[in-house]
Amino acid sequence: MTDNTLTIREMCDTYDVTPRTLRFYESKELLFPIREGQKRLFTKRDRARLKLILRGKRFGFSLEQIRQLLDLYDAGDQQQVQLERTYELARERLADMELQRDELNQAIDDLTEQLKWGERIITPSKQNKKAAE
Amino acid sequence: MTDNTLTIREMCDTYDVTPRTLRFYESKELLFPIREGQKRLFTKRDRARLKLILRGKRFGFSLEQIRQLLDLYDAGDQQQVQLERTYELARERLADMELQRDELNQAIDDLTEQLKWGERIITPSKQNKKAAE
DNA sequence: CATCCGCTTGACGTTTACGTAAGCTGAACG
DNA sequence: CGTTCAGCTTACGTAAACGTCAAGCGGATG
Repeated sequence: MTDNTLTIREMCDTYDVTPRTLRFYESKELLFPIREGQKRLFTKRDRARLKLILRGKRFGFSLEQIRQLLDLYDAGDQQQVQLERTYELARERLADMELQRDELNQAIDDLTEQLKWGERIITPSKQNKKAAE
Repeated sequence: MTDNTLTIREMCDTYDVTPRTLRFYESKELLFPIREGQKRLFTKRDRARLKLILRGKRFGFSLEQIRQLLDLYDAGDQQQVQLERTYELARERLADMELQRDELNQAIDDLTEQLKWGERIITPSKQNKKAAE
């Protein structure tokens, strides 16, 4: 029981995912729970990987990209070249995200302006402004 | 011919989208090209809307969300009630966007940290860090 | 023993945003 | 006139990331 592995349900509760999701990730070779008979037991490694998966998703990586990153990460003592490649990818992604954030801020400002504009139309009781075009 | 409308192909070339995409957007009521016989003619309004659509997509909005925003942008001579409803939607969208921006910022910070971390592993020429755990 | 519980493996369903192919039409070209 | 070209409609296909059954299994419980 205290052997440091978690059942699928415990995983779900801990990380707020569904069983289906965990099985799906296993089928995609993102996780490798061991089997005790039929049942899956998720090790510490699986938990670490799941955390990375979930974070990766927040970053906007696809599961396939995440798998590749995990593989590289896993091969910790591999070629520097590959590691560098990994960080290169990550930096590209980061640049993307920053760009996206800036555009998003712009859009937020735009929309905020629109809303101010709209309130001037709405609040005066029943003013019609048909002549617009 | 210089009547200020574009054919579907001209639209595609100008905005780098496929005909399928434009027809799709029309079917989703994002664009309203006029018909000359069978053919679609895209007006200035359609072009403005398309620009907004493409921008919205870069922000990560769904087409449905974009449609709602577009409705807001040109809700001209509508009823107050509907207008208020529209602005309500817009404010919800805005809240969504701000949330999204915050999450994005969080992710950016996280990833930035990760990258710092990674550089310490990469840059020292061939240092193995197997003893980490 | 019957039943329930948690878990398992298929396998089909869902959504979004189009791609792609089939078959038709009207205008234009040689 | 035949063909090409651009465009049209209809409709099935696709990828990602799971959701949602259906059916079955081993263990615990009353």
